[in-house]
Amino acid sequence: MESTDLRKAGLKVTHPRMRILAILEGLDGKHVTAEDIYRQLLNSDDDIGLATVYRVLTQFEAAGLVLKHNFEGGQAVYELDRGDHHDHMIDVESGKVIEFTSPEIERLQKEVAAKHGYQIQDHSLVLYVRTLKKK
Amino acid sequence: MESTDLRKAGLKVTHPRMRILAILEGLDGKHVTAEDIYRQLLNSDDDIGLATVYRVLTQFEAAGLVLKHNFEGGQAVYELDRGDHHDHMIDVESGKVIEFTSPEIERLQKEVAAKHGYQIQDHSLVLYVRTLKKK
DNA sequence: TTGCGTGCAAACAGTTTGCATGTAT
DNA sequence: ATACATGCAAACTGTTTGCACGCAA
Repeated sequence: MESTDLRKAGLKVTHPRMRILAILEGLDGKHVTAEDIYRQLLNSDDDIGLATVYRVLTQFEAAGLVLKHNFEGGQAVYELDRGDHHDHMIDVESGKVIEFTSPEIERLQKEVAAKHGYQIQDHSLVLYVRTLKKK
Repeated sequence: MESTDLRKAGLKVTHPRMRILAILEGLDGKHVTAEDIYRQLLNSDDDIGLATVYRVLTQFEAAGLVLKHNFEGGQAVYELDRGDHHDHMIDVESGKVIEFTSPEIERLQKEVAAKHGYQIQDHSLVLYVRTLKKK
């Protein structure tokens, strides 16, 4: 049950937080902006302010419930953190976001960092792609 | 000579553009924000507006003279494009930016994209790292 | 001389914050 | 009862734009 997730995160179980969490769970894998969520809430007649959406998303991120990405272009996007790490590929023509994983790339990243005397704390890999056509 | 680069880019050779290009060339590899450049100009008594700095950087980017990166946190950073492609590692403790290249990672990226029916147009790889300490 | 470039201030977008009120525990 | 949450509007940050003037070609 969702309210458990909230309590575990040390957050009071409030209407806005439940609704926002529900919306995030209903996305299965898609990414949304704060405003996307805000609009969805308006549509379902929930009277929740945009500021609250931002505050809740920030708390969820801090609690490890959601991931925030800063792809190109102003708006940040959010997705539920299902624990399965993945990177992103963005179709520059359609804006579609494809998730992928590559253990080999991960391994090489660690290797490169180590070569410079560092350990990786986090990383961001985004491929901007277009559909493959032979000319 | 720098004015040649500007002309080649189809840009009139003006004082602001020359000064900004000179500053970028003087960085050797460091990254700067628009405001960094603006402040440097003020220090050298150049009366160039921040808006102009942004406009010039945008033009330089379009002309392929500079690269713009959106690392975490509001500000975009710029660097001269020396043609040598590289990725970035950011020391989260010091803020230091380290450049690196990994042909293997590049190859794997292409491979992953192809597997999904795409070709890469651009990509962004940033490792957020901390210095390696055994505990 | 003429069209591109510039400075300035105002506009803008996304996000954050202060404050008075509301509510989960 | 009390500390934490919320809605609203105002503030803020980084960046862009409109406009009258200025300058490279």
